[in-house]
Amino acid sequence: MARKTGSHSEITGPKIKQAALELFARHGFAAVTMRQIAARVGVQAGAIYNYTPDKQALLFDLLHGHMADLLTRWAEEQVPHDPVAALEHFVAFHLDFHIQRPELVFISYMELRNLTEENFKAIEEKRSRYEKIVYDMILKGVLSGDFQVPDAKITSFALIAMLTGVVDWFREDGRLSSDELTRQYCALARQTLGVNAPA
Amino acid sequence: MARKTGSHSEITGPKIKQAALELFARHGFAAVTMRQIAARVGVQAGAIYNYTPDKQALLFDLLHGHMADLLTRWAEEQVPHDPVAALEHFVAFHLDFHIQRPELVFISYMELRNLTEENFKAIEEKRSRYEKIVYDMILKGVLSGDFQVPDAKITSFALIAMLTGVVDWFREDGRLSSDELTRQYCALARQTLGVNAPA
DNA sequence: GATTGATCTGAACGCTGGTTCAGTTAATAT
DNA sequence: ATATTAACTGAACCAGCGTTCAGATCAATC
Repeated sequence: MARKTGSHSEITGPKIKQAALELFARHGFAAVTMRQIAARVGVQAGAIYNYTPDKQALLFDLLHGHMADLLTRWAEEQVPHDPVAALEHFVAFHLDFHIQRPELVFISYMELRNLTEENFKAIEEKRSRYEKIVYDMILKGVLSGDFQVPDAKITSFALIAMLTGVVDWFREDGRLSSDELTRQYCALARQTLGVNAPA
Repeated sequence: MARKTGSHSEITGPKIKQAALELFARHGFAAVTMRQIAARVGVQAGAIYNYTPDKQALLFDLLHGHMADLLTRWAEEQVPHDPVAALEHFVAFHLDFHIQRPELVFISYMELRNLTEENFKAIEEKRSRYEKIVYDMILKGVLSGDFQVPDAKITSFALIAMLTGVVDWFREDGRLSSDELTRQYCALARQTLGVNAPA
């Protein structure tokens, strides 16, 4: 065997993923060509096929990696037992994770329909797992009396939408720091969940 | 002149728009071909060009019509002066309008990047107008002391995201009626806006 | 310095895309 | 009947698509 140290494969592979991510996010999966991705990496289109079986796999790997990452990270978090503290912990985690990867968040919502049915199901399964985490968290707070909401399921959807929507407008160099953002959304989430609401 | 009564143009035109809408929503603008649209209408691809100059215009007309419709409808509403009543009126309006046209809502968010720069700006301008309406409504309630929020701008984004996110899961034939949905979200919105919150 | 094999090029393949247009069809008006 | 013309067909144009592959390249090994 030859070409181990200094091999390009450990460089070109990630570069392809990164280029695909940026282009998919900007123009959409279907509108991006393999030649555009290759050009951004500084390589010919054929070379991409040393790293991925086809264009579909390129998309799936990005989405699947993103969801797997999300679940893994959350599993590593030390979540407080108190429902209100847990909520704030979740808000901080969710915001932090998502604003650090706006492009992945974008295509994870956008490009689901460009996945084959099999690949789609794999992503959906992970997404459901995450939604269930939020639902369970809210339900726990409702049962303990810390939260007052009209409907735990709806509220879980509303909370996720509200938080994830941040990537549409938040910019690291904007008028708001990410710390400030988290503080604001913690307060907003408490209100939405009816913490301290009149019985 | 001939061909006035019984002309197909008044039928084929709308059918093309409808077919394009459904296909764009399902597969994405870039993934849909003019031949697919034509087939759904029962016509050859070339015939579409009697009704639209090109594929881009087909998309723009859908998005622009949607936003124009949204603004026109809201302008026709009789909005109460009381901030809390106005909020509930807005929640009901926004939910009703959006769950009646899930496909348009979907592509209006999704396909913005497939617009030319000029067309994009036209849509963005209308979107900003709508966001300003919400912002002004919240600000008014904050100033009157009816609402308690960490930040009026952020809250306006959060409220819109929370409400619009409904189209991702709401189904007319689901466990929740649209009336019930509105009631739940009115309650949720009141909490989010800090109505009756401790000073 | 010859060998090896991972990495990449460059050209080609078959196919499909948006768009055009000369010609056909058929509903109205005269 | 005939003339008129909106509406549509069907075929073609060519650029560009994803993908393949024989051969070139070259760093690591012996």
